[in-house]
Amino acid sequence: MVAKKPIAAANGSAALAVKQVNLIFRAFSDHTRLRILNLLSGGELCVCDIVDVLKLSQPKVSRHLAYLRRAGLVLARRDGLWMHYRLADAAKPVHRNLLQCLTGCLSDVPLLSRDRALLDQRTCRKTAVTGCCS
Amino acid sequence: MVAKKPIAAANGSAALAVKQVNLIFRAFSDHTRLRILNLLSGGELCVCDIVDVLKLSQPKVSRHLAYLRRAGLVLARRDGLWMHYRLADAAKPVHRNLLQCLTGCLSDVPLLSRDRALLDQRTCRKTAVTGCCS
DNA sequence: TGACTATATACGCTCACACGCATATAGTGT
DNA sequence: ACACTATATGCGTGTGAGCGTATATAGTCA
Repeated sequence: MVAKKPIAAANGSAALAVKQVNLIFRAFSDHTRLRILNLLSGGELCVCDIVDVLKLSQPKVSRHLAYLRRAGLVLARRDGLWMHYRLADAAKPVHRNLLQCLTGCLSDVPLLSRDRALLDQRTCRKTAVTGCCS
Repeated sequence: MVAKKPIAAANGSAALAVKQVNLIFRAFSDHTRLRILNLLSGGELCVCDIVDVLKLSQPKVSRHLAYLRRAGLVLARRDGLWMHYRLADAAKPVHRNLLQCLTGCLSDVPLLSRDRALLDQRTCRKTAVTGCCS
């Protein structure tokens, strides 16, 4: 894995380095990460939700979430046993623009639409006070 | 290199596959390709222009242009010895959105601004009828 | 304490890709 | 034909990413 190597910490303001821009684009250029970001665009989710909806292995999802976190695109919050992830606020125009893609531009990607539909159908989401997954 | 492997031909309409979306993002997630796309956002250029402005080796530029061409992001036109490249029209919202990034979102990336300034300073561009580079 | 659940990470593998260098291809002009 | 220029590509190499599997970590509950 990419372990502790910083990836490039999304430092708030300051001039945007090309490397950081590349990093954001790379985050969007992976099949799995795009699906995860797409789900998170609907709001905060815990890891098990994502695993369930996308039907992917837990380590795989967890690793991609770690990637996104280190890239500064998502934020994590612990709640007992569960880790909740949500999209980070867009600090830079590029970032903001790409987040718009998630809700707008990518609506014509069948797989992503299906993922979101599956998520909406789930009964055991954050509405259940006790936890996330069944 | 990636040789003749199709990369995924940007087929005009039809539903957008995640792979194609990834492909577009990948094109934007490389240092060199981002700089090339940035230059091309100002209009058609020949390879030697790009090599000159970016101070990169000709094979390197050529290979990245081939990548972009096979990804459907740029179009090539031969003119005698010179090959002119230009941005392809955006067929899909995602594509259109990313092209907007080139002209808008990325204006605060110093390296890219500098590249464009260097390009504008060049005397021997398409204004010279005979060719491109000195 | 120990069993259990949710999540994160280490290991080993494979593969894509970016690179430098050299060379091939295509077109021009003599 | 030849030399010359502009561009494309083949080859070998190093690096980094994504994967499955196994295991470690963190928190809960009895």
